[in-house]
Amino acid sequence: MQQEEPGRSSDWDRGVPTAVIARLPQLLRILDSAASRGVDTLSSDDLARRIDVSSAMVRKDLSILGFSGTRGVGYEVAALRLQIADVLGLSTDRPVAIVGMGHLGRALAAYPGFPAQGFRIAAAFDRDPAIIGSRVGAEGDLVVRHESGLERDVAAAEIRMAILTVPPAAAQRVADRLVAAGVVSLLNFAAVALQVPPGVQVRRTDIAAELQILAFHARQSTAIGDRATVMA
Amino acid sequence: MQQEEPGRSSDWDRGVPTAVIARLPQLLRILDSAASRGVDTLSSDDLARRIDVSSAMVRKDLSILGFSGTRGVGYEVAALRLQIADVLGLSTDRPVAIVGMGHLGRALAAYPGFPAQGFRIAAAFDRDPAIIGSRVGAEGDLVVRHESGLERDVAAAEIRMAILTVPPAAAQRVADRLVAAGVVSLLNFAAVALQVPPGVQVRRTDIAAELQILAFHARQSTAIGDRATVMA
DNA sequence: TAGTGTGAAAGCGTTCACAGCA
DNA sequence: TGCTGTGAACGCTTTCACACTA
Repeated sequence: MQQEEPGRSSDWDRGVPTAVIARLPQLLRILDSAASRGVDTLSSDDLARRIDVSSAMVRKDLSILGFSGTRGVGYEVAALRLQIADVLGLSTDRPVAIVGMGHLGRALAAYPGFPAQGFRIAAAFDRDPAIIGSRVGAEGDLVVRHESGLERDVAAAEIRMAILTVPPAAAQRVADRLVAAGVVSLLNFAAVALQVPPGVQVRRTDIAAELQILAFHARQSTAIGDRATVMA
Repeated sequence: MQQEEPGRSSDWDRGVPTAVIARLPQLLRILDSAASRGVDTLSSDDLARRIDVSSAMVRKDLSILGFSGTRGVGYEVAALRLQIADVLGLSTDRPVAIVGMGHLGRALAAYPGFPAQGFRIAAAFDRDPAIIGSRVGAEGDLVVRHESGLERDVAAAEIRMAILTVPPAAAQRVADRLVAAGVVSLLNFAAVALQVPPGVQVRRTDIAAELQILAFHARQSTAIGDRATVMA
């Protein structure tokens, strides 16, 4: 399965390990910060220390993507930044829909960092008549629309990414409709595993689950009685 | 490294792989839902289908924890539910602090699902005088306190878990203070890697990074032109 | 000299496949 | 018969170690 597409010029298509992709946003952030401080080269070790991985891994990641540094010096901040942004598809403005304008949905709509990262909240939906028409977003310039027009609005704006902040019971139904409307990437905050057709990617962020995982650890720590666990 | 503690009666101490722990909250949720529907046994396959993993993995996870089912039948919902809740330390009420009462912090404070899962938002902090004293939380019964009293309040309430929803620049400083006050588990929403002493666990939820990872995929999909990628 | 680039080795987590039991 | 429990195989990720070079 998963044959290499042979004719793709300088392209990493789908052959890039997910683990590598998942580290790129962090590298990008460090490069942004370095660039704004006027730093123009960083070694793999500099990068590694700040995202808490090994320097070998940073070098391997970058080499997998075909990005190379200078021996004895490091990587060029400006060049690398553009290359990574390009891999992540952040060069163009990406319209994103948010469905479910509860507390969390409104908080995300108001997140001021999205525009700088190439994302634009292009549509916000809910099913509660009391909310429809209200203004949300960092600038208050986004009007909540009724869910019934979801397909039309999403397709019209050519939206391919969506954030789901609806109750768990509604999540699958909404996901189906978003996919039908052309969405291929879903960020799901509802605590259910979504079924989607091949070619559609879902990432879940389950805040309650994260707390529970941490609770396991907190339980261990207190059981042992706070003695510092010696581990690298 | 990491020697087995021999004398611990029926105890899984720290020998449980993180990956296993991370799946338990999902299993727990399914068991809760099954229990409320009156279902009293579920097979590993039933469980697996709903959290989108293989049945072998479910069986292995449960067997690692020492939980066993009945051959030919499955697992007892009620018993398994209690066992998992116990492993995760959800039997007792866990006080949690939230630092940073911006949009996201307030949204989390208002999340109504926490009490049912054994978590209680016991304190909310911010540094902005305009917010101090305002009421937040699902019931509006939580008063935002000034960050300056963080150490005292956290220690007094014996809080060991905290949620960080502060700006990235403030995250490390706040984390240091929380740890000093006795917090051992941190859920970090700021887009920086925190440095913490051994014995303290951090889990990061980086919403912008998730979107960027999805953007990579959206970029691939559109580049290929929406033809359904045939993959299992 | 300082730091990249990369095979080879190690480590984990997941899946396979099937023996064993209600 | 149906489903659990689990060693063995597999594949992905990470680390090690070192040749190489600006």
